[in-house]
Amino acid sequence: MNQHSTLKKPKTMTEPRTARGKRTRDKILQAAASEFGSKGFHETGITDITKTAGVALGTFYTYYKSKEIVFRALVSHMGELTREWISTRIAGAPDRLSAERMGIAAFIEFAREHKDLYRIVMEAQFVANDSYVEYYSIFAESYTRNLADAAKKGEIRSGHDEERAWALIGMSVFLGLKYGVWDDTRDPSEIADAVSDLLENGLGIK
Amino acid sequence: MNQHSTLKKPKTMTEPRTARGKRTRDKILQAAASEFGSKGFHETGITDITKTAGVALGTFYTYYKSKEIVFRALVSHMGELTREWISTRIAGAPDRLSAERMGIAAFIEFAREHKDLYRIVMEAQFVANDSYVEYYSIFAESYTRNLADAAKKGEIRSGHDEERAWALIGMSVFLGLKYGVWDDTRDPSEIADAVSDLLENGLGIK
DNA sequence: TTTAAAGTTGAATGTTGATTCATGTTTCAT
DNA sequence: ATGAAACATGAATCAACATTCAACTTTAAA
Repeated sequence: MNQHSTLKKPKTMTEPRTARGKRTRDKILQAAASEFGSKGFHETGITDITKTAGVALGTFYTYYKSKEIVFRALVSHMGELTREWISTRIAGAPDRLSAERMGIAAFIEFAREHKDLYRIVMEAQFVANDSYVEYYSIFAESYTRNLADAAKKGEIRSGHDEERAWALIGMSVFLGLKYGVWDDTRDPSEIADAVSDLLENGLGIK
Repeated sequence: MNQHSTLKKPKTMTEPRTARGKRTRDKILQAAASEFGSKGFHETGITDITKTAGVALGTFYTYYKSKEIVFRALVSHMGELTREWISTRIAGAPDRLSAERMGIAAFIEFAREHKDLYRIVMEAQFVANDSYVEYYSIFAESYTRNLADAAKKGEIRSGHDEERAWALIGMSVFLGLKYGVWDDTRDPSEIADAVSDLLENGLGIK
């Protein structure tokens, strides 16, 4: 049974087919971002989302098969947002070391401006781990490539690109957490300066 | 009402008063660590814990007022474990840079040997954020102090101790996640070597 | 040995919240 | 203008648990 999809089933939950539909789905996604971001996945009820979106409870299920699925949609949506945020902000960097400094500042600013989104990504580790792994793996791959390229250009010493990429990502994530989310009294570029000195010269004397 | 504590109330939930009691509370804590560690906070039921511990459901509440409270107990218990693990492993370091290398390796090994515990700490961010903040803040404080001391001894360039501490912690945490939890095919000391070169000399040429 | 305190038990309670669905409304291609 | 497909609605369903509690057993101090 259900061999061929000529049946009226709930269909494969495709795109909205109407302007109104798109608008509604969007309101729901926005609301979900806001609710998940402020209260977290488990504290957020579907009714919280629909109330914020201004639609009825059942409408949620017209667009998303489950609570977890909106969450996943959000995470990948935010992967794009983050990448865009960072890349536009380091676009003008003259070399890799400047790019690192700008990247760190951008990360902290992102965390600060989007505390909610930042939280969603982190919580993905426990709600949709594969999305989380993907999120950072994509980052790490492109980071690794950038380091390799910079080494080829002679801007940095070469080697250990992947390990360095993960180390640098971890750095940024934690700096974003500490100086973006937990404590936003500091100037992000100050932090970036402090840390980029470490990246340029290491901890060693001279 | 309940002005003075001469009443028989459930008392203030103090220590077990009996050898048997201590044993039981311990079995419960162990079981909780194992269950929370493998399934996470929300997927774990109190019955999972008591089943694993080999006690009746109600017994749980003799020792812990709520699910969240065992979780918190676990997090702070593990703060101690982690600190001990790291500090015994960097104890013999001749200087700060070696200590950093050993610390990174130790962190990765810790993550690998205690994947469960590692997960609990991270999940604390969403279950008991204040415990999480405390966990890393304690780390950061002692790290900051160590860096300052090392600078005083002339082992590293001085300055930006706090920012550096958070950056280094983030590094370790992510390396632990990547090369400890997600991918344990690599040799931790190899990773540590790769990254400690970065710490010693930075990315810069020369 | 006695017995009050400590510990153990698991059925019962009560709430919460995700998901379903039958019915009503709106859209838009014709 | 019209009707079939899309969309919207929210009351009802249903299962999952956290927590409580009254009855029972074990411990250990005197």
